[in-house]
This record gives sequence, structure tokens and C-alpha cells, in this order.
Amino acid sequence: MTIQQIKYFLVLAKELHFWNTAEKVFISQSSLSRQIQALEDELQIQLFERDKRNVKLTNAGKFLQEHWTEKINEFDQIIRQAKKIDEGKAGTISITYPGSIAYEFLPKFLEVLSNNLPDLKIELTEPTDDNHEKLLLNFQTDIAFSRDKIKNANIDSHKLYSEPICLVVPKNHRLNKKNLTGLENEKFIISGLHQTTFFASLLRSWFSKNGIEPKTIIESDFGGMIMNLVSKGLGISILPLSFKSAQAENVEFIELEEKIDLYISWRKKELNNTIKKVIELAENVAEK
Amino acid sequence: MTIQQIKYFLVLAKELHFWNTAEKVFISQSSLSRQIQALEDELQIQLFERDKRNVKLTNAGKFLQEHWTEKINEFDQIIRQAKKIDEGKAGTISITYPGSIAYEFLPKFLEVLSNNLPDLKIELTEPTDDNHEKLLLNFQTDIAFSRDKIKNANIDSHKLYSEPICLVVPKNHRLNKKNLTGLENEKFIISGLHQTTFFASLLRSWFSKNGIEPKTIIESDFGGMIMNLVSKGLGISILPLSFKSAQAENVEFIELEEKIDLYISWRKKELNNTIKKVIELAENVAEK
DNA sequence: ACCTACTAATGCGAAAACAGCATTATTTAT
DNA sequence: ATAAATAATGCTGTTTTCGCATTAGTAGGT
Repeated sequence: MTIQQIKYFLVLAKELHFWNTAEKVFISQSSLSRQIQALEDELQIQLFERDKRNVKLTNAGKFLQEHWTEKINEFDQIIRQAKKIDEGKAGTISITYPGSIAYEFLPKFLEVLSNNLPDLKIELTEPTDDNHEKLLLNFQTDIAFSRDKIKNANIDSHKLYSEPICLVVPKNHRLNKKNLTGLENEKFIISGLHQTTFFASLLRSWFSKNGIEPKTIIESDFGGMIMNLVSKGLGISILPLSFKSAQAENVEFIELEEKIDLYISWRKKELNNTIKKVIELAENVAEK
Repeated sequence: MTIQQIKYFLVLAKELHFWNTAEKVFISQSSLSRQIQALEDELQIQLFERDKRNVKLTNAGKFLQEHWTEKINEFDQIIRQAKKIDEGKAGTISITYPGSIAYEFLPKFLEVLSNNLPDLKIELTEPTDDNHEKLLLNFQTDIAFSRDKIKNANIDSHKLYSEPICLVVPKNHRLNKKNLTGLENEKFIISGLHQTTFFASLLRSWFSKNGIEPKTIIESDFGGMIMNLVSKGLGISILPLSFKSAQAENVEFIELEEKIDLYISWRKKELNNTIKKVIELAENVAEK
């Protein structure tokens, strides 16, 4: 039984037509016909009911279609990951990160990476939801930066650093470090508080701790956009201090008591030495 | 890439010796050598480091060994299940059951089965722990009888019937339906109350409801054994009424208020029509 | 230093499997 | 009746695979 045969089967199970399928998978109709026969023969399972005119999945065929689709995907994912391990320092690693480190930590880190592992290719993605856990365990990502610690028996998660969160206001705003009164009357530009991200829940708790029901006029998850709107005087916001490095014009940062952490997480028992090296470098960068 | 090649790889990854492996998998050493080469070639991943004397897994090889072992198992399980669907009424289905239905419901049910589906082969197992859920979803069993309802989005679970639980005492014992005083002084022969099975937790709650701290002298999960010990006057027990059908000598059953249910569970979206038929028959038997 | 035992790779010829063309056989539509 | 559609099959040349015998590199013993 060949993986290829299974893939042929899956296409045929969708198409239910030998000629079209043969064309799609770049073999002749006769060859396809025989491959499927060989598969049925070897498994001793009838996969399709066919007369001279129609092709139809049997129940066993439907079952295999469903489960093989899933397994073949997992299979391919595993092979991709093995290839990464094999390629090592000349391979690719995938990193997910929260937007808030895009201005300070991440650029520094990427610079160090490119100095130390010049042939390594990096895939960066900013996930919209916070399911780093699944992404790591599925091998869809190799290293996850996140604002909260990932608690999972198969994942290691270390704190890299903490930083204050800040009120972000336009220059010469009436609010400053010594005078934070009347916050409840300000208009806020922040990410949707109903979201499940760690930062959103931190914001919720900060507002409730300070007895504020914020008037949110604009919702945005993109820090750059938020700073821009603040600079235009459309409202004020709350962001981690890192954003200050973006050096947005006409914006001031007022540090608050509250702190936010950055964690780095990876699969326990990681076999890819390059990934281990990358983690080490990230921790070096954070220490400085 | 052949499933067979992967299986060769997995054996070699354990043995780390081409000759021994070749013998184990019934091909020649040269053939094995070339199969592994072909696999490495196709994947473009080096699996083993070998000199003329030693064979050793690479990191990528270790990774694939771990993950392929798991996937290949799942693969085989899926094929077995597909075969069951294909074979239908002449195939095999797997049933798990609690010991307590072995005397009344199960024999009746099996009789009906053998009348209606004479060619069907049945695999019966009595699981020691209560993880019917996993067994069903892994395709290790097709139908699970259990004392509690299985709550899982991918499993259907229906109540078949309820029956009282009973005090089981030797004939002519001082206890009877009208006089249940002094239970706290009796010696009990019951299954370990620390266990996580549904019946054990039901017993725990019954004892605590009746303010009894039972003196347990013997623990046994096997109902037949328990009745035997009771008949010899070694103590009394509590069992579902079903056990009365075992017609153990010198034993009497005293019905209590408490009831216990029997559920039948199967995978939602089951494609095997024979399994569906079997479930139907089970429900018929229970109704009577 | 030399011999021996061990073990993975490889050359080779026979056998098996596979690919694709052309054809067949059956069904459906006109 | 005829034509179009479509899965299976006969056939032939090509590729792959198999196992035997051999080679080549390594470790250990003397």
C-alpha cells in the first residue's frame, strides 16, 4: 500500500470519476483504475461500487475517506517537521508572536538570529486567536511568544521579561504621570474587551480595578493603528511600553503600575537543535 | 513511499541492525538496505547515520520513529474498522460490558443477536476501568454497555433500563425486607470503594446516605465470586438485581430503594449498518 | 602489523510490477 | 439504431524490486 495510492483514492472519492481524477493526478485512466483495484485487493475492502457508468463510495469507502484525509494530513505535517530537523541550521523555523513585540523585542531578536544563524529561514506569523498550544503541538509553529504562560505537560514556557503597560495620550494632553484623575471621562481606543486574548483580559481587570467603565469609541487590535489614532486626538489608549519604540509622532506614554510579561514557549523534548539554539538566543536578547 | 517501507523503518529503528531486521521482516539484507535508501531518497531526509559497522538514528529519524509509530497504529486501527464495515453482517463487532449484566441481560441479548445475525462474530470484553469513551473513539470497541451515561459530543448514549440494587445475604439471615436494622455491624464483601467505577461511587454514596461505615472484609469485583462467598456465610454484599438470575444457591436478594441504570453507547455518525442493527436489537431486548 | 569476523552497500540477472495505448464492454441519451 | 460516455482489460515495453554473491570498510584479537 502506497501513500500515493491513498492520495489517489482520496481524490477519486471526491471526484467520483476516473477520467477526471486521472487527469488531476497526472496518470492515465487505466493506471488509476488498476491502482484503485490494487488498493482494494490489498485491503480486501471494496471501496467503490461501480458499474460501467457510475462510481459511488461504499460505506467502508466513506469511512476511509473521512479518516484517511485526517491521517494523511497529519502524516505530511510530521514529514515536514522531520525535514526541518534534518536541515538544521539551513532549514526553516516558524515563530508566532503578539503584535506588541513587533517594535522592540522582535527586531532586536531577529538581528541576533541573522548574525548567529545566517542561513536559517524564519517564518513569522501573528495569530489572531491565542491558541499557541495547539499550534505548537500540531507542529504548525516551533516557537511561540505570548503574553501569558502556556500550561501544558508537553510544552515548556519561560518568562523572558516584564514591562509596564502605559496610558497612551496625545502630546500635551491634560493627563500626565502625576495627574491621572478623570480617566472615566476619556474616550478609549482599545482592542475589543470581549476578546479572549490575555491582553484583553488584563485590560478588563485593570478597568474594573480602577472602577472605570471605559467609553470605547474605536476598537482595533493593531497597535500601530491605535497610536496613529491617538496622535490625531481621537482618544487615548493603553499599550505595553514596547510600543514607545515605534516612535510615533505626537504621542506620549505614561507608565502605569500594572505590568505585563512576555513568555517564550516550545515543545518539551524538542529534537531540533536549531530550535533549541534559537530559544537560547531569544533568552540572551531578553536578558540584556 | 510504502506503508511497508515505514514499517521496515520502524523495525530497523528499534534493532539498529540491518541483518537482524531483515530476518525479522522476512526480506534479504540487501533488499532492506535498498528500501531504506529509497525511503531516505524520497523524503530527502537522512534517517540513519551508518558506517560500515554501526547504525544510529539521526534526530530526524528519532522524531519520525516516535510519530510514525503512533500514526501507523492509528492507520491500522482505521483499516480494521473499515474492514468491519465492509464485511457487515458476516464481520465482527466488539462489545464491552459491566460484569453485572453477564447473568441476565447479556445472555438474552446474545441469543437474539445470534438469531437475527447468525453470521456475525462478537468480541466481548469486560474493561477493568471505565474509559468506554476512549475505547469507542479509538475504534477499540463498537458498542459499550455501561452503568452511567457517556457524555461526549461524538457519542450517543441511551438508557436501556433501570433495576434496583439489592442486599445479598445468605438464606435465613436475620435481615429481611422489613428489618434492615443493624446494617453497620455486618461484614461486607464488595468491590473496592476507592475505585472510580460508577458502581463503586454509587455504593459510596449509598453507605454515606445511610450513615454506615462498612466493615469490608473482602474486596472483589467479580459478582460470581461475591455470591459464592455470601452463600458460605462470610458476609453480605450489595449487587444489582440482575445477579439474582445467576440462581446462586443459598443466597437471598433484598431489594433496596436505590436504582441503577444500564446505558448503551456508540459512536455518533456510525457508518456500519450492522452496528446500527445490533443497537436496535439491544433496545428491543431491553424493552421487553 | 596482520588476520579475522562483522556488517552495510553494491553489481547483476531474473522476476515482478507498472505505465500507458488501444480496445472492449456496457450503459445512457438521442 | 446510433452515438457518447466511461470503467475495465489485453498487451507491450519500461521500471522497479528481489535475492545472491561479492565488495569494502571497521573493530578487535594476536
